[in-house]
Amino acid sequence: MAHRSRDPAQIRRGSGVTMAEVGRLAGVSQVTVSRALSSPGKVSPETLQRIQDAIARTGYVPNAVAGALASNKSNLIAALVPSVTNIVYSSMLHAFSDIMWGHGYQIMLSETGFDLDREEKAIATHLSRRPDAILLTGTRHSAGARRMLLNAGIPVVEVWDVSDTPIDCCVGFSHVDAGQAAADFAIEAGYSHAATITASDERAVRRRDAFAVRFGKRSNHPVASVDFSASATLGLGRQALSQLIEQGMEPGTVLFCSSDQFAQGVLIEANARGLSVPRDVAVIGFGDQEFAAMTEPALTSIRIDRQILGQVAANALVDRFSASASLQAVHDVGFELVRRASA
Amino acid sequence: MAHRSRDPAQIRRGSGVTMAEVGRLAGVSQVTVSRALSSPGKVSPETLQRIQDAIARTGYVPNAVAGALASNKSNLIAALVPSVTNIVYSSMLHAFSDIMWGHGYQIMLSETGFDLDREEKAIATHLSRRPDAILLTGTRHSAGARRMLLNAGIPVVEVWDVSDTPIDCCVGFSHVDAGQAAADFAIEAGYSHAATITASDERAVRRRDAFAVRFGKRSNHPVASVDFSASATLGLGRQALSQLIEQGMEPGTVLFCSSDQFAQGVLIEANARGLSVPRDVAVIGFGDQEFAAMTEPALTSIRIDRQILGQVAANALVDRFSASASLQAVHDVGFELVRRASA
DNA sequence: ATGAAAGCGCTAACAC
DNA sequence: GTGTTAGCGCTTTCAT
Repeated sequence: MAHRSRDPAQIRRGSGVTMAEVGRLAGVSQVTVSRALSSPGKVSPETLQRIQDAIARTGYVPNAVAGALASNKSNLIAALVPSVTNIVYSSMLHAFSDIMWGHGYQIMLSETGFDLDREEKAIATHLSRRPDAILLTGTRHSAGARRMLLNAGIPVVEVWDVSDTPIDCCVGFSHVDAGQAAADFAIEAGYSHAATITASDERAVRRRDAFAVRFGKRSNHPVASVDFSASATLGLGRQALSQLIEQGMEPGTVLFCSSDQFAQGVLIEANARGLSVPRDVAVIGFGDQEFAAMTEPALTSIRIDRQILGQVAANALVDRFSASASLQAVHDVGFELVRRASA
Repeated sequence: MAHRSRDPAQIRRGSGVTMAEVGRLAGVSQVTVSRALSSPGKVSPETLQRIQDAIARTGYVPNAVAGALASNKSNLIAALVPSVTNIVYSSMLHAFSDIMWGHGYQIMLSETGFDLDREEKAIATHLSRRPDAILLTGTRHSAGARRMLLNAGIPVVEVWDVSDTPIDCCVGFSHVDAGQAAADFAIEAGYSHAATITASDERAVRRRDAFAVRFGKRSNHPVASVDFSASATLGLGRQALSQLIEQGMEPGTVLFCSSDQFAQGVLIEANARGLSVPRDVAVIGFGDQEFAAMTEPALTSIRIDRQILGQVAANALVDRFSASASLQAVHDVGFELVRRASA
C-alpha cells in the first residue's frame, strides 16, 4: 500500500473560511452569521437553515481568537499546578476541568514545579492570553505575581491551602491542622517516638513543623526529620527509613510522611529488613492514594477529597462570573485521618 | 487582623493598558513599542529605555489575543490525552510541555476519556483557538475529526501508536508487536497456559488480541480473557484474578495485563489467597510504572519510555514549524520487555 | 429580522 | 530608527 503522508509543503494555515464568506454563500451579511451562531433564535428559520448549510459546505470553523478580541472574553481558564504527574494534583485538575468544560471554558495548563519564579513567569505568560480566570496552587506567590494578578482584575482561585488573605478566593484545608491531627493521633495511639519524612513542598514543610511541635510537646521527645529537596518517590521513602535506622531510631517509632509514596517506600524497606509494621516502625502517609488501602499492611493516611477540591474551585469561579453580591472567599474542604493497619 | 478580600464588584477586566498608551508615555508611537518588545535590537537604546520605564510604570501586559489575530500565530499547542490522572499519559504530557514551553508555546489541554466523540468535540473547540499545532493520543479518530484536522492545515502529531497513514506524523510503538513479544516471552519462559486482563482502551485490545493469537498458536491452548469496560485499577485486577480462578484457571497460568495497575491487583489478590507468584500464577504488566520494580515479587512488565515519547513528539512539531523539506512521518520509539520476578 | 459601521489591540507591510 | 496605514475576523451598537 503506497501511502504518502501529507506533504508539509502543502500545509496552509486555516481553511481561510470566514463568517463573511459563509454569509456570501448564504446570501446574508457577516453579522447575521454571527447571530446565527450565538443566538439562533434571533434569525429566521429559513435564514438559519441557509447559513447552516453554508457552514457545512465550507467546513467553517469559528475563529475564537477574533471573537475573544472583540468581546473581551476568552472562555479560557489558566490552571497552574506544581506537577501533572502527581496524582494529587492531576485528579484535582481533572475534576476542575470537567466542570469548567461543562460551562464552556477551556484550560490552559502550566506546571510550576513548586518554584515561585517559574510560577511568576507562567502567570505573566498566561495573563497575556487574557484568561477569564486563573487557578493557582497554594497561597504563597511572589510579590510580582500578586501584583499582576490583582491588576488583571479576573477571578483567582488558590487551591490546596486556606488563607485569611487570599488574592481573591481559596479552596483547601489547613496544613497546620493536618500536621497537628496526625500528631494527636500518634500520641493517642500510644506512640512515644516520632520522625518525619518530607519532600520539598512548602505545604508539606508546614505539616511537618506542626506535627513536630505538637508531638514534641505531648511526648517530650524530639522529632527527628529526614528532608529531601525533591519530589516524593517510593525509592526515597526506602532510603529515608534506612537513614533513620542508621541514626539509631527507637523501635516503635511512628513516621509521619509527607506523601503516600514515601510511606509505601518505608513499608517496602521495612519488609526487606524483616521489620514488622506497625510494631517495629509505624507509618502515617499523606494523600490516601488508591494504593494506600491495598498495601500490606494497609496504610494509615490523611485523606483529602481531591475531586471535591477541584469541583469547589470550579464552582467558586463560575459563581464569580455571574455574581454581583459578595461571595465566600475561603472554602475549607477539610481532611480526614484514615486509620488502617500501618499505625 | 481585619482583612477584606478583594471586592468582587470592584473586579474590572484588564488594567486597560495598551501599547498605544505605553507609547504615549514614552513619547513614541505604538509600533515602536511593538518593536521594542519583539525585536529590541531595532530600536535605539534610549527609546528602549523610555519604553521599558513606561511598561514598568503602567504594569502593561501584552495582549496575546490581539497579537495572535494580527499575526495568525497563536503560540498555542492543543494537547488531547485520554486522561491526565493516568501517569502514562501525564508523564508524556509533562515531557512534551516542557519542550514546547522552552520553545515559547503554551499548552491547551483536554481529556478525551478514550471516547472518539468527545475527542471530535474537543478538536473542534481547540481548532477555533487557532493553535499552531495539535497533539492527539492514538491513531484512531472519527471521520469528522480527520477532516477538520486536515482542513486546519496545522502540524498534527499522534502519539502512543504508529500508523502507516498518520494524519501528519506519529510517535509511538506497535501494539501488535508488544502483544506478540509478550506471548513469545511467555512461551519461551515455559508457560503453557495464559489469560489476559484488559481495560477499555482500543490499543490495549490490540495488544490483547496479538498476544492471544500468538500464544494460542505456539501453545495450542486457548487464551482466556477478562475484559473491563473501565480504566484499569488495582481493585479490578484483584477481581479479575478471582474471576479467572472461579472459572477454573490452570495452576501456572501466565496473565497478560493491559496495565501495571491490574498486575499489582493480581499480585495482591494472589497474596491474599496464599498463591505463590510466579509458581501458581505468573503476571506480566504493561507500562513499567515506578512501583513495578518495587512490588513483591517485582513485576515483569513492558516498558515504554514516556519521556522520550513526549520529547520526540515535541521535537517533531518544532521541526515542522521550521522545515521546508519533507520530514519523517513515523517515529517508532519501541518498547522493552523488562523481566523481573513475577513471570 | 437584518445590515452598516466601528473598533477590539495588535502585526505587517511600506514609507520616510 | 521610527511612523503611517491597513488589516486580522470577529462582537457590539445602532439603524432600518
